[in-house]
Amino acid sequence: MAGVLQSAMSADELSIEASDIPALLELVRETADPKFGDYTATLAMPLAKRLGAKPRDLAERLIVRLNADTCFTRLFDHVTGPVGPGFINVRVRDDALACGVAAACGDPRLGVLPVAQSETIVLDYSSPNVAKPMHVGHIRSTVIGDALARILRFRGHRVITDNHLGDWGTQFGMILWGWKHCRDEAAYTADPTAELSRLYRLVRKVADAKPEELAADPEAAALAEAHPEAGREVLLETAKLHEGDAENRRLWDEFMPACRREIERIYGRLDVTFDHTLGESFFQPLLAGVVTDLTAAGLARESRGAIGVFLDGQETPLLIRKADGAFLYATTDLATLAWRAEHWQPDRILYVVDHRQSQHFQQVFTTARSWGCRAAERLAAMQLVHVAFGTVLGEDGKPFKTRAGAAVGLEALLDEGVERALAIVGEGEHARQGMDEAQRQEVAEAVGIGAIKYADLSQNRTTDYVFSFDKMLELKGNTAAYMQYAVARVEGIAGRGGIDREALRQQVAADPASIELADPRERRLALAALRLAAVLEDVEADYRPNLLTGWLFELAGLFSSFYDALPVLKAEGRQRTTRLALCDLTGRTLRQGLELLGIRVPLQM
RNA sequence: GCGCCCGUAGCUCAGUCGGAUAGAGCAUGGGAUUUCUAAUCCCAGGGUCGCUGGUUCGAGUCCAGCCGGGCGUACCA
Repeated sequence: MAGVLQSAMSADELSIEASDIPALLELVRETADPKFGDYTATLAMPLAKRLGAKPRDLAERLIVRLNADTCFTRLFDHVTGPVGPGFINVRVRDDALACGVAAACGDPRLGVLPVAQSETIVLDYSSPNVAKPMHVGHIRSTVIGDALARILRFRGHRVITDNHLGDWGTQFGMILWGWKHCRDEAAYTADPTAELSRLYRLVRKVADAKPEELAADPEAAALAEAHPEAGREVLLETAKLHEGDAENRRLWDEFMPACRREIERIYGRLDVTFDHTLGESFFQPLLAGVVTDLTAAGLARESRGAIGVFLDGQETPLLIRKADGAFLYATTDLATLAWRAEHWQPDRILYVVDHRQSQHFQQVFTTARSWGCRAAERLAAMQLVHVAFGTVLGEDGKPFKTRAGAAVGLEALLDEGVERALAIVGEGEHARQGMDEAQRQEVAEAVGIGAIKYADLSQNRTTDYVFSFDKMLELKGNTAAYMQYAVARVEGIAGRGGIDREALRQQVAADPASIELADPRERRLALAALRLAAVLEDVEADYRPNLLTGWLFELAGLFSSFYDALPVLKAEGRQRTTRLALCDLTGRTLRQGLELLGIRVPLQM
């Protein structure tokens, strides 16, 4: 709808200004206050300045043209005149809005057209370290990345998701060292990943040898005393693995399946899937070639025993080989980048990674672009984006830890969320819904895990935020539960009224005149429901899912007010049809929006 | 030192490219259920947008300086 307004404006604009119409059209937006109409254009002011005219006069001239344009008048009410310094406020015609509602009702995609230019987009997110249990720090990348993948796909792009597992780094050296020095066979047999993560946590302390940590952990302290060279030995184990040492390789082969089953289990609960899980180990055979290539190209050179890429304007080099011969994650990232360019030929690669790595990616991207590898041409044309997000902080403003100092396990968080939801599902009002145990459990999973995801997605991804268990598991206010509840109410109406929703959609789509938006609450709801396409476009432009959550919350809020004030099933004639259509459209739209965020939507709550 | 990011209500945060009276949620106080799910709705209080200056019809938003905080900064990822 906004799009049509824009084309109307642009047709007019052409006679006044030539080239920079797109920028001017950006100055059309929704109004801040409904009393100013539905949309407002602020382009008269800057344009007038450039032309040396009075803003209000220019706005007046534009308005005359708009009112004379049939394309415009078919969709918008007659514009009376400029407001204030030169605002042009327009209001969508009620019959045009009704047509929009009817069209969306009859469309499985809710009126969202696929993008004109579909692109191949590789999305790199989650990427946990298999040696460590997943914790709250992994939520953001996983949840944001998954939501972006779903949204870009829905928009019509070819999306390839790849979970770049950390399965080849120093952490594995720690596990190997721990396995050889202090393993608990029985514990390993009973629960392999639990034992491996115990070893990881223990050996990390031993290797780091920080006095305050050792003081708090007698076992680690004893080991550190017995093995003063532990730190060096861990690196040696890592190096041996990389060099193809038979025993370390055998252990790695043995540990990996269990590690991967463990993370798959968590992804299962989160409804997160990947097209590929090519971990760091997959690219390991290519690493030596990266170093040779970059050195031969003159980009990388030896320095202090290591090999690094020295870039203009960068204080420090991007190291791609350590003095001891081992490769670093920059090496893997470069190899991965080139491999993806060659095999998937993407138009874009998005990395959903903590903002603390922005410098790293900047260096990797710059290096990749000037690298004359086989995929050089592709690489040069590719858009490489670090979709950075803020750190999750504790109340002390430092990266989040529990009181005991350990990272909060992801699974424990999920369990807690489901438990809290379960307590509410069982309360008063809901008993009458007659849900059985299995249904209650299902609703609790959707609500509890939805709350956790939503807490992350609704936050502007670029800023750090203070982790609050209570806030994240909140089930009222601006949370997933609020939207889920609104959908459940729609389902309730449809069920209680015995509504054939498919028939309703067809009827409305075939006869838009059956929609009459008489009440302002109906009108506002309709206007909001039709914004899905525009919102998704904005989400893609800046990779910001919080724009979607913000709009969903607004839509659900408008629906709740509508629901509270206006009876649906008891209405009659066109009024009933209109309200039923609005319920159906809102319910479907909210459901679609939540699903694009990876949040489940139960039929009842 | 250098680079990047942040500072908005008691708390947690939105605020698009500079637009009209700076918004939500939580918390606090008041009200609403013979009527489709009260996980709801309606109303109220609450602000030096870190500070100072600049740009202009208009600045939370852009520019400069300052104060405060975070992160990164050579062989972890």
